[in-house]
Amino acid sequence: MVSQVARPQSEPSSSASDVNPLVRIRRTCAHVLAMAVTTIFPDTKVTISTCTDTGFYYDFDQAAPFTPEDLKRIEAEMRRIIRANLPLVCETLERADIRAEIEQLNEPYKLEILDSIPLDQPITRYYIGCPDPLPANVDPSLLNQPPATESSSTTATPCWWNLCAGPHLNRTGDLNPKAFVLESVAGAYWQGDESQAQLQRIYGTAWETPEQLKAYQTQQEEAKRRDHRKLGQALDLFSIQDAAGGGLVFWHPKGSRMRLVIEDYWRQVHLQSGYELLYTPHIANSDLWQTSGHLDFYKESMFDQITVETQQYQLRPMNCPFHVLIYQNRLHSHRELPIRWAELGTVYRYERSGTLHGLMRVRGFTQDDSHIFCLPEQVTDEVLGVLNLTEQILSDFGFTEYEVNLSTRPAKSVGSDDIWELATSALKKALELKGWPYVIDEGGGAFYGPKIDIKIQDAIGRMWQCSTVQVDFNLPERFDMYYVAADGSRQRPIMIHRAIFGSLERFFGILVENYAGDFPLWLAPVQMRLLPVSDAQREYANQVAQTFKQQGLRVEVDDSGDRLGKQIRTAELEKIPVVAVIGQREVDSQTLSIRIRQSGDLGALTVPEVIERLQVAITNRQLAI
RNA sequence: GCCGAUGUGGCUCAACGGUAGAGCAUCUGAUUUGUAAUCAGACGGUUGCAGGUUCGAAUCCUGUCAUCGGCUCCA
Repeated sequence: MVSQVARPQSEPSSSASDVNPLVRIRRTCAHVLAMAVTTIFPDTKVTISTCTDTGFYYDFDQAAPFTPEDLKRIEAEMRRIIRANLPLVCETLERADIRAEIEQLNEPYKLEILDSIPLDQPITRYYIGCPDPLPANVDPSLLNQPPATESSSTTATPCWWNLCAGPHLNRTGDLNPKAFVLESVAGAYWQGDESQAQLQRIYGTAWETPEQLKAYQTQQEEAKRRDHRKLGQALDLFSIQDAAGGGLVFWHPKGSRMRLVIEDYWRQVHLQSGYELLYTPHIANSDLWQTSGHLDFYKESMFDQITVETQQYQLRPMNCPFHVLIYQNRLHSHRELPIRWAELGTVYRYERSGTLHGLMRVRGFTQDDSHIFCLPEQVTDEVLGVLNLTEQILSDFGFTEYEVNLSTRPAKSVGSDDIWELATSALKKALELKGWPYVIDEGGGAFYGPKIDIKIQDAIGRMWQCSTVQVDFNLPERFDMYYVAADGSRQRPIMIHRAIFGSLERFFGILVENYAGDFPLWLAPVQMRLLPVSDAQREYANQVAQTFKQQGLRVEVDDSGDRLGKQIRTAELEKIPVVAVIGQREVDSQTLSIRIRQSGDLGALTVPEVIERLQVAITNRQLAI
């Protein structure tokens, strides 16, 4: 597709994102939005827009908030602008000229935008509609475009502009008026900085075709259907209670049963993988947090201290110092290293009220935390071991697609150049040995060391940050940790932090959304429910349930007295993977009529046959039975 | 914390200045049932909390707590 719009000569040849027609569509749609807003609300100051994966947003400075009704009006005006089929005209400008023009217009945001454009970049502005007079460097052939439709010819020639690198569509009519929609209004800070003015951000989504828009909306509904907060309520898994406070999670019996399965699995795998398990307190003397540095660099995330007699105590926001204390409790030889200690450690962090979000962002949560103390030459192997364990655990939960980031030394950091180089290259080497592609986040590491972050992809393609491996040069120094080397000297160990689930709460939330509440048999809180057709079969059903329970299976009997149809409906709504109907026929033949939620009727099976099938599905962590 | 929206029985929602209702769930009774809702009755709410305006407040105002959509931050 060749653009007929005048373009600055120095504009870089189209990058991948510019070739994407969706980017042009969204950028143009955002400009049409801004034009519509300034038409309806002339006092509004337009700031800056950004394309997202699904659409765009534009930030406006306006005193009165936009209402949902305003959005409808703005949308209607946008459709009018699209119908008018106005050209998008690009003009290349001299910095001084546009500066003077903006100053005269009293547009402080535009001025800041102008000043933020690097000096070696061209300044371009895009008009919607034809400016009069036409700028000298604009191709006059644009004016030969078909005239605007009659609906727009009644008003004076509409014209709007903003600074923009482009590129755009040629004409507003190239937008499909049925393939975009304004979604919501939200507060956003100018320059993304809390200390700056708060603007109103209008979000929209825009696509090439109405079908694409529909597909996107279907995906949104699917995400809504899977929302762990709704499913957590509907399936009676957990709650967050007003009476207790925000961000504090109550695990109900069914959620607890699942968590127990997850924790048991986690402990077993760790013990098999050369880890020792720890339990440590949830609170400790503030001096410890002074030594660790948390009171200096992490204070804003910590709850206030608690006075205990004459001392100050601190609820823990992290587990690390406790593991260090155990290390410090006696002398360690180089022969003991690596030491791998893991704990399901509950921590408490002060999160601002507006940031809390279901299980994904809470104030009290349990990390599957581990600290590895090792020799410098062991770092690669240890990190590789962590990556292998991470893959094993995540894939057992059904997550096999990852996105890996390696974050390197930030501007402010502790530790020598040598040690940063050693650790960073050890992380790289481990990733290469693992064969995982990764993206380097330059300067994105913690101040105390480089790190690897792993995101997992869920069933509908969303990415979630869970696992992290971090090298730490800070705590060993602060706590003056050492081991006795082969020559009898005292040497500093390397400390590696890692978590695989990240937090049990968040991971559980991700599991709920990934499976949409249809958990694989090994995780399901109730694996099978026995449904007696009438009261006469209840006692038999109880006996059968007992047999299953003795095999460690989570089986229960529906004792509601409801009719079979209702019992099945109830079990389906509770997403119980297997139900077994027990009527007189089954009692007489000593069988169960099995109905699988995912795949339908299985017919009559004997109790040992059912146990066998369930056990196989559980052992293999199969989704289907 | 900031911007906006929202808080009504266990759940999903009605009532929007004039006596707080429905369905589901729960309980009781009848029915003894064969693969997604048997029938009937009953119980259940100082409308998140605290103030205020009004003859009268779920409804209007103020504060507060929480939730939702974002910002910022993050496991």
